[in-house]
Amino acid sequence: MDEFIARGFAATRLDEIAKRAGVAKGTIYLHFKDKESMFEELVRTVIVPVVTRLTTLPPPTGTVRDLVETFASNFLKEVIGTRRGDLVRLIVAEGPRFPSVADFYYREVVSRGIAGMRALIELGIARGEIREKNLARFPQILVAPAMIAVIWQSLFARHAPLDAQEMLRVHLDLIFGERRTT
Amino acid sequence: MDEFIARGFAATRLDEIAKRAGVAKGTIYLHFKDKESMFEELVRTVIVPVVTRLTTLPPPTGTVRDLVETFASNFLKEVIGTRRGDLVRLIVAEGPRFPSVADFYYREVVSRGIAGMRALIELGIARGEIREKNLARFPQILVAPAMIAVIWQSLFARHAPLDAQEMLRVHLDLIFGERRTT
Amino acid sequence: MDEFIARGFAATRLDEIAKRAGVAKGTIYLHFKDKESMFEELVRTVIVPVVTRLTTLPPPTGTVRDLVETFASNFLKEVIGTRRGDLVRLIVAEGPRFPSVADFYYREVVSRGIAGMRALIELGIARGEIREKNLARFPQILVAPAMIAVIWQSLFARHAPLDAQEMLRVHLDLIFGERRTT
Amino acid sequence: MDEFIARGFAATRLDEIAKRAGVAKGTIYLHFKDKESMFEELVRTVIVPVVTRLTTLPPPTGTVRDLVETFASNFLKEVIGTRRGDLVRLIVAEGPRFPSVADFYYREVVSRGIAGMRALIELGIARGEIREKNLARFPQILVAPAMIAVIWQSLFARHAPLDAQEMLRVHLDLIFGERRTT
DNA sequence: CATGAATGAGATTTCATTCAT
DNA sequence: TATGAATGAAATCTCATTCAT
Repeated sequence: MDEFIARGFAATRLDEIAKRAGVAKGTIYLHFKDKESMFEELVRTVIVPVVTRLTTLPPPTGTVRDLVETFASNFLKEVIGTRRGDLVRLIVAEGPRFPSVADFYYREVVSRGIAGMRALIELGIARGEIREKNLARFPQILVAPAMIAVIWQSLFARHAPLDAQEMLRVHLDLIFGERRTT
Repeated sequence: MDEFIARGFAATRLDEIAKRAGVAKGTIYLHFKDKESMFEELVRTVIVPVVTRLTTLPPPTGTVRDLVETFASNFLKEVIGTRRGDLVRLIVAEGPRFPSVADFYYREVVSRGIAGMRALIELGIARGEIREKNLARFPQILVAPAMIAVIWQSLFARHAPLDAQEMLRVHLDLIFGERRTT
Repeated sequence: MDEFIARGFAATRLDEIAKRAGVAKGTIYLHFKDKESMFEELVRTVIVPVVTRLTTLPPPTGTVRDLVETFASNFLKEVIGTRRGDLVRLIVAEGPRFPSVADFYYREVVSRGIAGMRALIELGIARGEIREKNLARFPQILVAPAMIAVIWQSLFARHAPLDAQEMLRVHLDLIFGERRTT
Repeated sequence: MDEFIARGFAATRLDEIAKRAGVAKGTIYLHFKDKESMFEELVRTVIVPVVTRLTTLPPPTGTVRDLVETFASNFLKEVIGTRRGDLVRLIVAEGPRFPSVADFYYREVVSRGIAGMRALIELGIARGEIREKNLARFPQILVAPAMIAVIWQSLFARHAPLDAQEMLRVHLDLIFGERRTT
C-alpha cells in the first residue's frame, strides 16, 4: 500500500511491491488476480479498520461541541499528515479510474461519515448549540476544512505549513459560536 | 491536457495525445523535451488564464458578501463539474510526484487566492459583516466547501448528487450571518 | 493425456493435469522427472494397449478382403473421430520435437502395422485376391485413406463431413476389385 | 515462418523470430496485433502462392494419367520433404487450436484441391482410363498416399526412408491399371 | 507419499524516445 | 518543421519446478 500511496497506481511497480513484501514477484499472483485487483483489495483492506473505528464512537457525553472537538483532534492525530491521510489523496487521485474503489469508499466511509455528522449537527441544533439550521443539510461543510487540511499537508506543507489544529478550532468557533475561554 | 485529466500522468499515452493533436508522435518531441516536461508545461499553460481571470477581479462594489457571492457563483459555473475542476483533481493526484507542478500551482493560484480571500475577509470584518475575526487567519475555511464540491463532483456525483450552489449559500450564511430575504 | 491431446505439449499446463488427476502439482514430480518425460511416458502408456490389440489379431479365417474389412471397421469404430485418433494427430504434431516419441511410435505401431499389412497383402496376392503385385512394397497405400480419415475428422469435419466407412469401402474395391453384391 | 514450422506455435519465441527477421522485438508489433495474429497471417501468406500455383494448372493435354503424374511429380519435388511439406504438418498440428487457420486452409487449398481432383477423376472415368467409378466420390483416396508421404518424411524418414516417387507410381497403377512399359 | 506455497526465469506486450528521410 | 518506422528497456504475468512440512 505504501508503494501505491507514494507513486499512484500506474507508476507503482510490482517489482518494488514484491521486494518490500519480501516475496518473489510470482508470489503476488497467488494472492491477487492482477495488479488492478490487488489495488482494489488493498484499498478495501486498509479502509476497513478506519470504518470500524468510526462506528465504535465513544459514548456521547458532554456537549456536541466537545464531541466534535474530540473527533477533530483524533482526525488530526491519526489522519492529517499521516499515511492514512495520503490514502484519502490516493482515492481522490485514482477514484475516476477505479470506480469500484470510489464506490466502496463512498459506501463505507463517506456516506457513513456524512450520516454521523448530520446526526451530531441535528443534536447540536436541538440543544441550541448550533444556530445555522441549514447546516444539517450539508454536513460536508463541517468536514470540509479537515479534508482541505489533509490535502494541504501533502501538497503545500513545504511552502506554507498549515496549523490544522488551530484552523479546525476557528472553524468550530464559526459553527458553534466563539467559546468563552476561561 | 484532456488526456492527462482523464487518465493521469502515467496512464496517458503519447500516442493518444499525438492523435488528438493531429500530429505524429515524433512531432511532440520538437516541442517538448519529454513526457514530464510536456505535462508540466501543459499544466502551466492551462493555469495561466485562470490566474489572469482571478487577478482581474471586478471592482469591489457592494457588500463583501455580494463580492464573495459573485465569486462563488463564477466558481460554480466555471470550475465545479467542468474540465477545469478536474484539473484541480489532477493536481491533487499528481502533485506529490511533480513537486514543480505543485509549486507552480501554489505560487500562481493558491497563494494568490488565499491572499485575495484574506483581503476580502478583513474587509468584511472591518465593515462588520463578518463576526469571526480569526477567519482572516484561515481563509482556507472560506474556500474549503468549494474545493470539496469540486472533488465530490468527480468522485461521488453518481451516488449522491450534491447541490453545490445551495451548499455554498449555506456556508456563506454561516460566515456572514443569515441573510434577510426580502 | 486428454490435456496433451487437446492442447499439445507446450500449451498444456501441469496445473490442469494435476487438477484432472486429482492430485497436487508437486505430486506429479514424484512420478515423473519433468514435463517432457511425463509426455513421453504417457504416450507410451497409451500406445501399448493399441499394440497388444494389433498383435492379438483374430485368427486368419475367410478371405483376405474379409480380414482387411474387419480390421478397417474396427479402426473406424475405435480410432477415427475418437480420442485415439487425436493421439495420432498429437504424434504427428509433436513428433519432430520429440524424436523419442516418434521413434517409439514407429517401432511399436508403424513398423508392426506395416509388416502386418504387408503379410496380408502378400497373402492376398498369393490367393489371387489382389492383382497389383507392387502393393506389397508399399503397404502405406493400403492404410493411407484410413490415416487421412483420422486427420480429416479433427480438422475439417465441421466444413465437410466425410463418410469414412464408405470411403474405405471404395478404397478396398479399388484394391480387391469391385465386390459382387448378392 | 521457419520458426513456427520448426517448433510449433506455442514453443516459438518472439525473441527468435525478431532475431531471424533482423528487427527488434517491438517492431513485430507494428506489423501484427499479437503472436496469434502473426501466426494466422503468416500461414495465409505462405499458402497463397501455393494456391495460385494450383489454379494456374498446365493446359490439360495428354491422358489423364499423364496429367496426374505431372501433378504428382511436381508435388514430389516441391512439397514432400520440403519446408512446404512441413507447413502441412504444422497445420495438422495446430489446426484444432487455430480453427481460423484450419478454415482458411480448407477453403483455399483442400476444397479446391478436392474439386480439381474430382474433375480429373471424372474425366478419367469418362475416357475409360479409370474403372472404379466411385473414386469420384472420394478424391481423397487419390491424394492420400501423397499426404502420407509428406508426414512420413518428417516423422519416420530417419528410420525407414520411403521412396515416395515409386509409391505414388504404384498407387497410380492401382487406379489407372498397370502401365505398359515400352 | 503427498502437499501446495513459493520461486524466479522467461514469455509476451507496451510505449517513451530516436532518427533517417 | 514534420514524419512514423524502429527501437529496446521495462512492465506485467505465467508456469515448470522445488522443498519444507
